[in-house]
Amino acid sequence: MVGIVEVAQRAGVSTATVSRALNGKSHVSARARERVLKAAQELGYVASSSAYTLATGRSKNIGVVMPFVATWFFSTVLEGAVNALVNRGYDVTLYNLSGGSGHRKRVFEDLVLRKRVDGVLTVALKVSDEELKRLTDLKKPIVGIGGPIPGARSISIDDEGAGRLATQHLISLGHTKIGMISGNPASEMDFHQPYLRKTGYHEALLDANLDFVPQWMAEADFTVAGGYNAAKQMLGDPRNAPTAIFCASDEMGYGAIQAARDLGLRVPQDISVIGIDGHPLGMFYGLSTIDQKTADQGEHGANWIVDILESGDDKQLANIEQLTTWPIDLNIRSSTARQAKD
Amino acid sequence: MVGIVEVAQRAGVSTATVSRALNGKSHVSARARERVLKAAQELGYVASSSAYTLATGRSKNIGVVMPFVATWFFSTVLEGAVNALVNRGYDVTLYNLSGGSGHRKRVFEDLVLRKRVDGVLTVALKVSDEELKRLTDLKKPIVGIGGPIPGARSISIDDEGAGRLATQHLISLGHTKIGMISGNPASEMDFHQPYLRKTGYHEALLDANLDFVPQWMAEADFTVAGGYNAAKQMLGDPRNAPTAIFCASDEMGYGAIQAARDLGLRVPQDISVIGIDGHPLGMFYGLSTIDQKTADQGEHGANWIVDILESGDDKQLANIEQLTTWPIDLNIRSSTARQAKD
DNA sequence: TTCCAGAGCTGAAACATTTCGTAATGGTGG
DNA sequence: CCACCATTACGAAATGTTTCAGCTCTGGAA
Repeated sequence: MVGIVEVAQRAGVSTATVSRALNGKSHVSARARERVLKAAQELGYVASSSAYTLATGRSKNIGVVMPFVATWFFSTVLEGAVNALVNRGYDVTLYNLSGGSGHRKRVFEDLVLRKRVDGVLTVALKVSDEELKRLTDLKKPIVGIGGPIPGARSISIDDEGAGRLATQHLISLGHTKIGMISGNPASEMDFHQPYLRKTGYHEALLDANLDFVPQWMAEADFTVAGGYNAAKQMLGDPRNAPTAIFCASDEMGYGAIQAARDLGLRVPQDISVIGIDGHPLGMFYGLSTIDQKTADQGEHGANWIVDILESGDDKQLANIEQLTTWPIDLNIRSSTARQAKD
Repeated sequence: MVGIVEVAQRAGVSTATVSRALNGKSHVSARARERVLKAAQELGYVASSSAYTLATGRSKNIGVVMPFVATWFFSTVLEGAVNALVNRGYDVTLYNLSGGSGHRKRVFEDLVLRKRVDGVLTVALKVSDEELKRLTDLKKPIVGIGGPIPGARSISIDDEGAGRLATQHLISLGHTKIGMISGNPASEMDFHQPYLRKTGYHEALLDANLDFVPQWMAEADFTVAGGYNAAKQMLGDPRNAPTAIFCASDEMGYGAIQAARDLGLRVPQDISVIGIDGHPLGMFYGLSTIDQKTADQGEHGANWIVDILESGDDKQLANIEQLTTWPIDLNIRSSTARQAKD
């Protein structure tokens, strides 16, 4: 196995010089650097990451912790984060919490702590007090996406504002009978989104002097099927159906559109539907939505961590509570329109 | 920072004994073990993974390389693999290739090689000769899922058999005019699936003495929208439309169902649709499918690697070409039925 | 000419573990 | 009671880097 000493021998310098030359530090003559580079190239030398980590205390590795992986929101955030981190020379170690009970404890107690990561990115994670303590004890930068980590940096959209905006869009089209299919707090992916988006909906109704009708508020589990069932229930009663529905996720929006069609209602002539997410199928269904650009959030969170690590400013390393509100786009497609008649 | 020496001091033994006690090796008395465990517990000691790796040459870390992350197939395989690996005490480092051109080279040249991983799991990855050489040069176990890696172990469904089975299912229902929406080799996720599934379709037609009609064969990019467009084209001509369509992915199947509905055709009375995948929305759409249980494949591949690593048998470590054919389930739902009339 | 600053380079320490060779211990059979 | 063996424990080497402290050398200022 070819190590730094072989390179040093071949280049005729010491290992210290090899190290400095390869890491681009100064105090190396151009001639020596060139010979080192050549020798390393010829031998196919790549530094051992474990030795590097042991010597420097830095691993060039970021841990990403998320409750699920195989879901649109999580996989897109992950992809954004991974791409950003690779571009900056960092690896990603993925910790998924969906694999049973012991799993979660294991991740927090063993894995994250093994001095394996330089920083931690959490995604839509609600941490217990003990877990939070373990995380902050690491004394490493933490960034939470899609939900705040107490005492750490976070990135999140303004869920309340998003709920208000979606509802206002429907109001601006002349709708007065507006229902909502909210996220279900029981579905583990929650944070405060279900609550906050609902609050925004309420506020918008209030501002427009519209009454809140309990039958027009349903909860579902963020899935297409959940949205379908809730919408069918809500739209099924011909005497008392809303003319527009705001869904707290795009997938529930697809379900709602399908339910409307199955009930013989035309979208958007008879019923308007708007979602939140920016899911790629939205274009296919023509679903109006509030795009929260998840991949960008992942990318930004990842870059944020690396910026902190490479700032050279030790004060930066301390975790401070700081929330970045991620901008959202109102993306209007064909599922929302002025009412044909009322 | 608390290291092994602090634990040794507190327990009144040497670091060597601490190491053996904590790693469950023998040659430690019950009394000493107990004291070590207690001391480690009290100090909150967790071994440094980099020092462990440096000393042993093992990293307890598996690299997972995939061309995409934010796609159903990949994210489910990943989730299965990650869960299995955590259960066996392994970390997962994720290498995603979707982030631009330099990216891919970087991953193969730098990251995978840094002695950072004990094994590599590739998912639906077509590797160039040079990349293959880099991988095999690692002398570490490699398992490929969803497409064979030459000279290594692989897990894959029998794509040809799956294509045949899906088509035979339609034939058995009495259909004689059967179209196919095949995967598009240009979409990067390909392996030989597009080709193989198509071959199975041809074979089944041949066996049943049915003619192959070129207009009933379309290619799309595995997405819902792609399936929609292809199906609309295929079903749109009333003089010459098939009564059943086999789609090479469930998502294209959803598109096909939607296209049929938009054309005023009833599923399954007028048109039957079957897919391949086992996508969770299938239940919602009532899509008959061939379930390839992706999470199980990921789990199996992950366990396979760990089995090899922990077999203690050095011969096992050598990569050998070996293909495991993953079983598939024919999952019949409401989108396929005997034709109402012909 | 002398002195000094700084560049270039080196040897060795430090990082935190595992494991090898060896020593001590304790029990058992002759 | 001794020799012997198995078990237990220890000291030290080994793993492959980075980096600190220190050395030499060069060029320019005094």
